[in-house]
Amino acid sequence: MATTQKAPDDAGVGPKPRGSYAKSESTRAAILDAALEVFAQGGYHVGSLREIATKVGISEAGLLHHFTSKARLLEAVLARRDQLAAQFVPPHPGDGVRAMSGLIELAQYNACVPGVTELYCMLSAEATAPTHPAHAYFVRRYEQTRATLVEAFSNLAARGLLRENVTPASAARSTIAMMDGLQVQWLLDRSVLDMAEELRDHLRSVTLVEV
Amino acid sequence: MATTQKAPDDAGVGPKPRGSYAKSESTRAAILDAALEVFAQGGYHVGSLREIATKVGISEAGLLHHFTSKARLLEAVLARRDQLAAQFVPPHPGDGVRAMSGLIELAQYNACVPGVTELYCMLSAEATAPTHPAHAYFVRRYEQTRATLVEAFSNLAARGLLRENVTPASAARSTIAMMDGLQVQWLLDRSVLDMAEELRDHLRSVTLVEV
DNA sequence: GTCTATAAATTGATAGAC
DNA sequence: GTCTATCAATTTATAGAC
Repeated sequence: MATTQKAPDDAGVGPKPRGSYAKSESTRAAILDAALEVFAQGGYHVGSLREIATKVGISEAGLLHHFTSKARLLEAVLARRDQLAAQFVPPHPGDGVRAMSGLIELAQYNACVPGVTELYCMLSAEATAPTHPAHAYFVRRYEQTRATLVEAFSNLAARGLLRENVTPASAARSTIAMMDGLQVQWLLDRSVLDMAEELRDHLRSVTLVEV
Repeated sequence: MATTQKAPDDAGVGPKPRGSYAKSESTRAAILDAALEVFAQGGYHVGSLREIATKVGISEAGLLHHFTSKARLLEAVLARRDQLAAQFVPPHPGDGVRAMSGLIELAQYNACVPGVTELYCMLSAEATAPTHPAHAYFVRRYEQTRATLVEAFSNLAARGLLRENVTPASAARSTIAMMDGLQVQWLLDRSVLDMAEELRDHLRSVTLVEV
């Protein structure tokens, strides 16, 4: 966050950003916020640029000045959120136990931001279609997530903390599936289950870690 | 299937259906087939009546003669598939072990009809939005499915076939979540996992049944 | 950087002839 | 039951003024 404006050919010593840069950056941020909110309810195809622009308080043309197309806007929304997710479970978790805690914290966080959770749940289903603008992104993202979790569970395996008949690969697949599936049920009826609690149960059935 | 035409005020003795009825019925079936296919790729909102009508070989107006609106058409598609799903796991499974086998068979069947699987995966995510025409349907459907599985797992519990720290309710929730989540990963990359095999693993980690 | 105006396409649905 | 013709609304995106 903060002032992340990029001053070209300026080694970061410029004390005051040129007005236009600062304005542009804050507008972009506002657009991303609104886009996330709009895409989250109804999905990518239903959410319209008009709705997003209105929410920000600018025109559609004004919006498209910052993001050249709707698909690009979606990409930006997704990329921005990935940054945040990595704070819970880093791409290369050295400590498997710590990674388990991170997963639970992520589930707890997701329950606090239903909008983001809805966005991802809906988009990962939409993006199942090969023609969807975010298809490649989600295929890659799931590969990466699986790789990250395989690393975490491998660490546990090396410490004898994986239950028998459970491999790092199978644990990674099933854990991701569980998180995704819990979201659907939770989004349809939030009183029916506690995502973090349910994930904890799953991790206990797969590992010997006290989560 | 077969000739299910309803003959009003006719106690079912009419041996031959009036031509118009038979035609209407077969057209409806063709529309439902096409609709499932179209909705399956891209979801409900992206699929258009035009595309469905073209696939059937009739005009949009002709299509809307049979289903008065797009939302009604979707309802019909969903209702028709539920009939089929009940053949794998009946609403009131007396035998819990048999229900487990039914679940695995259902997963195997799903892998054989990717179109239907895509449809449900995408729609259950879309329908998360309260404004979606199928929202109420999916809320109800998940309630019913959970109730059915609670019955099945309760039967297992009574026979001492549930692992410790597993309740019928928690097993029902986690099993549904696992099936849903596996579908997402499988649809994004079908070589990455075997849904039935993965489900089998899960059921083994929850019950003592040889599945 | 933001606007107005507009293009160009697609959508779900209706009216009325046959 | 099916068609043609048409409507009214929305959509993303562009052009060009300020």
